[in-house]
Amino acid sequence: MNRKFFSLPQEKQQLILNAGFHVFSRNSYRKSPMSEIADAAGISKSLLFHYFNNKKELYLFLWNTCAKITIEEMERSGAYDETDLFGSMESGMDAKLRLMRKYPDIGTFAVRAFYEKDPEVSADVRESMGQYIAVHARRKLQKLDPDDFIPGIDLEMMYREMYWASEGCLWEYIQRGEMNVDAMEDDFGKLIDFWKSVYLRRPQEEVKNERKDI
Amino acid sequence: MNRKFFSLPQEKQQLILNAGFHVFSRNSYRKSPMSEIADAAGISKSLLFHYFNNKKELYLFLWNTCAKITIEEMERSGAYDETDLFGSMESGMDAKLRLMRKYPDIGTFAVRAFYEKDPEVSADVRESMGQYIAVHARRKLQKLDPDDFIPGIDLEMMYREMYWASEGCLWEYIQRGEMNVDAMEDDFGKLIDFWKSVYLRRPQEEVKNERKDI
DNA sequence: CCATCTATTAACCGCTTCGGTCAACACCAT
DNA sequence: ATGGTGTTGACCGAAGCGGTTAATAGATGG
Repeated sequence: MNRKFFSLPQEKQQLILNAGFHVFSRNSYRKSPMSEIADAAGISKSLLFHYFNNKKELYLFLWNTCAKITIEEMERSGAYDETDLFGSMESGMDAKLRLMRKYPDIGTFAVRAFYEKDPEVSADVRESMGQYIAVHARRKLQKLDPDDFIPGIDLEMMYREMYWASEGCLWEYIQRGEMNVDAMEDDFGKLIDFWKSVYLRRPQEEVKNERKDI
Repeated sequence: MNRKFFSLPQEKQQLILNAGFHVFSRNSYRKSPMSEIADAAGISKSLLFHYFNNKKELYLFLWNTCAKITIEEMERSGAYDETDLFGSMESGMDAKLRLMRKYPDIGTFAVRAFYEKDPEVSADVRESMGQYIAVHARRKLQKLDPDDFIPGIDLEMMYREMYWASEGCLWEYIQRGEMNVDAMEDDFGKLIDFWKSVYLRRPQEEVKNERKDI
């Protein structure tokens, strides 16, 4: 298997992981050549096959590693512990950005692997996805207190809207190719501030508008 | 060149265009085989080469067609003529969705072609992009009247936020693979309604909160 | 200085796939 | 029959694929 891979210095491991994430995130499984991954990692194809017996093994290893470190990072950030919506959103973003700084293509890779249809790997991906989903699902829709927000707002729609906007912002960076995490962090920060300024009930309204709109 | 292609019945032309958009939107130029496109169009590879002399010619033809029909549709929808923000947004969406119903993968194709790096085509893409951009740039940031919106809102941020959210919503559909335009239309409609309900100044505030927050 | 071990690679293998060609077939109107 | 038109399967040389292997270079240790 890949015992030899683990005895590599951490930095070299990360280089290979990122090369894999990069290539597999831009092409389908079948159209992601091992040679291209080796090149991206700056090693020979033979050496890559020395670490991983075959393409499938590398792919599934990347998938499991992706799940593992994402979960770790998420839990470490305490994104699930926060009680306030924007607070948990901020620490969630923080975790995602920290992850992305280390593994720039991990997000795109995860999405692509999720939807991969090639029968050589899709079954295994689907199977080992169980736990990954299980943890992510803990991002339960938070119990939101309607009184915190401007009166009459559709909270579920607000939630979807915010999700889509961050996804769209991310997507823009991905398409551009250059993964400038600092600029992303700045944009996300502005987004959250904007949401706060718009969706949160403004103080002077607290008493005035009470119940008037229901 | 492709004189024979144009004498095809419209419906058959569209089938081939969509096959091209589909394959080229999911793989890079080099990794999009002509055979796959022919299969997707339900014709033989030989026939595809009968219509287009080579792969590059087909690709650039798709790119130019994509630009042409997008511009046409946008102008026909009158998205640029509207004066009201949400109105122009709605008709713009309408055009986009109408286009997407006819050519489901045209949007993804356009983005991918825009960022394509293969030297065999990138130069030509970049070159013929001039006019495409020129027209799209006419989507000038509309003169918005701050009095129409809730007081104190950051209008530019609002605009970016809305753009990202629609992009993110679209992205979700794309990733899922099935391009359900009806469901998309429904989602976009809800989004716009939500924005109206949240960003537009609410009637009872018009007098009450005047200038209090600046 | 030699023997041994480990990390690393170039060269190679058999097979598939690629872009593109070509000769032939089917169909239709002369 | 004749000739034009639309369409295809079979084919070509070249390139790319996943994977193997034999050999190289360098560190270690006696």
